[in-house]
Amino acid sequence: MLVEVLTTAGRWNTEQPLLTYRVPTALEARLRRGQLIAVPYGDRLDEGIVWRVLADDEAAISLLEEGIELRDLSSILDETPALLPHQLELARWLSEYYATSLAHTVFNMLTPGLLQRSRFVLKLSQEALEDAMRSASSQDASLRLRALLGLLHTDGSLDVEQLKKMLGKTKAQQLLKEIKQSNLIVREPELVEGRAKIRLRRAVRLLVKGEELLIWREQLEERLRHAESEATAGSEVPHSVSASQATTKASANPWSLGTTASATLAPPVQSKAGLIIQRQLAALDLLQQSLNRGSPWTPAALCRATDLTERQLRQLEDERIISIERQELRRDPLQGRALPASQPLTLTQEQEQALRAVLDAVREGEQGTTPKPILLHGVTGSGKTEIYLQALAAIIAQGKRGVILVPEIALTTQAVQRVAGRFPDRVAIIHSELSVGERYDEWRRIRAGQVDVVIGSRSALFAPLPDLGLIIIDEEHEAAYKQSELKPTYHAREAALKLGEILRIPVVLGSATPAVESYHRAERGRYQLVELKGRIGTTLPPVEIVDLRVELRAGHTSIISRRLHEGLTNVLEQGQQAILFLNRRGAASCILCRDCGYTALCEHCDIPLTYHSTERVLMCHYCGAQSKPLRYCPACQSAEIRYFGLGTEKVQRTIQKMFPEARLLRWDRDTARNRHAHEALLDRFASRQADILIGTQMIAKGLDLPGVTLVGVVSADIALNLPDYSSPERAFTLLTQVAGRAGRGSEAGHVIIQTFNPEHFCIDTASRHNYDEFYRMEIETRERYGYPPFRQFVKFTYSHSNRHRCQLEAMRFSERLTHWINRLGLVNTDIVGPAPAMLERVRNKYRWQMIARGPDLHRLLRVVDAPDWEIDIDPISAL
DNA sequence: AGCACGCCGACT
DNA sequence: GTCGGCGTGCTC
Repeated sequence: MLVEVLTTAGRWNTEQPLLTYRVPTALEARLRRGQLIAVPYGDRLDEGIVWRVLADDEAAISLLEEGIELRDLSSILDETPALLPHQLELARWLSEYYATSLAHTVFNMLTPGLLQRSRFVLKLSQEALEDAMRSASSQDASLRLRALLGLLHTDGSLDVEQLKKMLGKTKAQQLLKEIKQSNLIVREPELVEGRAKIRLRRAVRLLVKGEELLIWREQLEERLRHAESEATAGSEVPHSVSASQATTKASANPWSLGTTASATLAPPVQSKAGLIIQRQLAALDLLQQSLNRGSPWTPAALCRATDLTERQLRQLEDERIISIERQELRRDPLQGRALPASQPLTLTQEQEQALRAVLDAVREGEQGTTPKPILLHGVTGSGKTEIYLQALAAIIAQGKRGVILVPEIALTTQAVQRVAGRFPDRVAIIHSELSVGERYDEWRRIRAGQVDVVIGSRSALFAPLPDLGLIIIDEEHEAAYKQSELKPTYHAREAALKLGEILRIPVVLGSATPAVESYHRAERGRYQLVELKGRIGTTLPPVEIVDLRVELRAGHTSIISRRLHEGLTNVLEQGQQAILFLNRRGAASCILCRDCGYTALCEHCDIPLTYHSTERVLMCHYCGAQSKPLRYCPACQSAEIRYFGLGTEKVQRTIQKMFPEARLLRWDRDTARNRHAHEALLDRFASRQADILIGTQMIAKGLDLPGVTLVGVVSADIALNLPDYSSPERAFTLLTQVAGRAGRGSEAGHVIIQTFNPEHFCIDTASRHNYDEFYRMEIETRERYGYPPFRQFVKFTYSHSNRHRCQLEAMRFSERLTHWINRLGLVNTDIVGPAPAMLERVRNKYRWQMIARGPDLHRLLRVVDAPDWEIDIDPISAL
């Protein structure tokens, strides 16, 4: 039997991704696809994943003809596959679509820290051992001693890294060369465990239960009485101090002796032996109670709680009533979190219909047809989550399991708690802010089938959940679903759709503001469109637009307009809450006329120009075209044209000055660095310890804060004027989502948007909560300019420490691309750029990029040979 | 990636 | 002369 393997070292070898090994007969029966195995690779041991098991030896023959002799795989590292068959199939697609090697793709689908590290150790050779054995029986005392020393060291092995550290690189290398020639020491390859480890701790376990335990108790109580009578008979005077200590300890303990009648009714103990027995009985009580209360007792904690010494506790172990053993400790990301049980709510008619559509699709899949993905377009607050939960409950009842993907930020909030509360103990959470250990424990629970629902960020899609029956992507328009830093640069939505196709299960895409691309697909019939038009319990808040040009003309230069000031005053007077939102994404500052709202756009791309203060030029970060900075507004000749940038700190200072008594909370990347900080901020605001929350787009997503009656958008202009084709979509989404935060409670809410561009169609449509109209206008622009979804984009980025070499390579590469495009005869396909990247210098490296655009670029990608270039397929931004 | 091998500059 | 830099090639 043969096996095709992807190896970690072979990750970089794109030409020969799969290596073939022979399977030793002893392992044949145990071998499965997706298992992690150890294989010999060159002179070392490497980790691999089983891609395919080949029954016939035809492949072996053809490899032999090429002069390649097959080697045996070394061992199976983990019996349970790390990836399920459908995930391997997904990996194949990901690798092809996102132009990433198969091995790279597969290994990046595994939970972090799982992979083992390959290294070398030095050990005594077999020859040296045999020699030592011979000498051990020698007459010569010193020889025997040497033999003994040698044997003592057989277990200890020295790893080569350590040797290098101890001796320095060159000395070590020299020594290793000598070792190679010596026949006493051998250099052996081995694998060491990755960072993801099972956490063990000592735990006390009750070995007897029920009846048997009662019998033991009686025996101990009998012994206690016996000890007491002995003590009285011998007139032993007990240490009164220790006796009283025991009683205080026992009564201070929440699960004190009081639970069993015998202990409560027992008279104060007189003898020392009796005292110990009484404490042992208390220990048994605590252990029994912990049986139904989750976390087990460690010996140390139990001793502390009962005043026993470990020696005295071990007496119970000797009697085989308890055992002290190393137990697996689960690291639970939700530990200590209040998870209020959430009951299914009664659905509205709209919700009922949506749920039915999902379940019909499930049934369709069961009958062998691939169900259409469902685009669930529901306004903010229309109850999408409840539909997800009930759909999940329905498939769980059929013995299946489901995944809900949420954008990164939502993981710190209420959504997770709601899901976890609905399916207690049957939910796993996966996202990047968990520790490697927490993630590993969740991953293993998932793999073992201990959960029904996985909720997490995009990578949760790769959790090996058996019997997957439904995939839900909440807020499907979110950019967080696109991976761009690491290969493969996949979009979780696309990956989920593929998985749905492979497994014939429905994929539900939910959003109040679907991605333009998604809505387009729904229109063309690729998705089934399901709409929820009504909010539950409340209505959508009215949106008021404040024209900042008018404010300026009236002499009000503050960043807080009179209307917003008025609104905030009201909120504070009424003891309600407000959110002030400011978009500050990127360092980009756009050029804006403060009189007429004119923004400078690139004449080739219709994308806002960015001002570069160092070179004093306006530049298009899309095509690279440069122009002179403007001194007067081309539209109204005003000199009030300047670049525009604004921060949350500035807003905070201004508001504090306006309302000295108001309690402010700032929420952005500077004040909330990790998930605990996020939660703490949210808790503070939700519990009304602050009146006004000031933040960036982080606060726009999915928060359900009933106390908020006013949402102010300090400036919509930065969002509108990001120099990217997708900025209208992002602006619309953002404004709609932010507005959706208002008026979710009993008080009516309203929204104030400040802008220099009140006529902009994004602001206009968002203020009327009119997705449809926004979509019509945006899709037309996309079509006119050939932006996605009408053409595919691929971004190529090159980085180099030398700016000129970087630019030069970019130019040369763009010529090569153009050449390939022509040779392949690709129609309607071209290259935009090269241009410096949005952040031209990152970690002392210059970055240049270009965009290839065309109806389908995969033919191009197949011929592109650019190992030094980052290739991002369907980039989330053209910047 | 890791680790060989291999071919040129700055020091004991 | 040796030490040590990192360019190139290989791994079923």
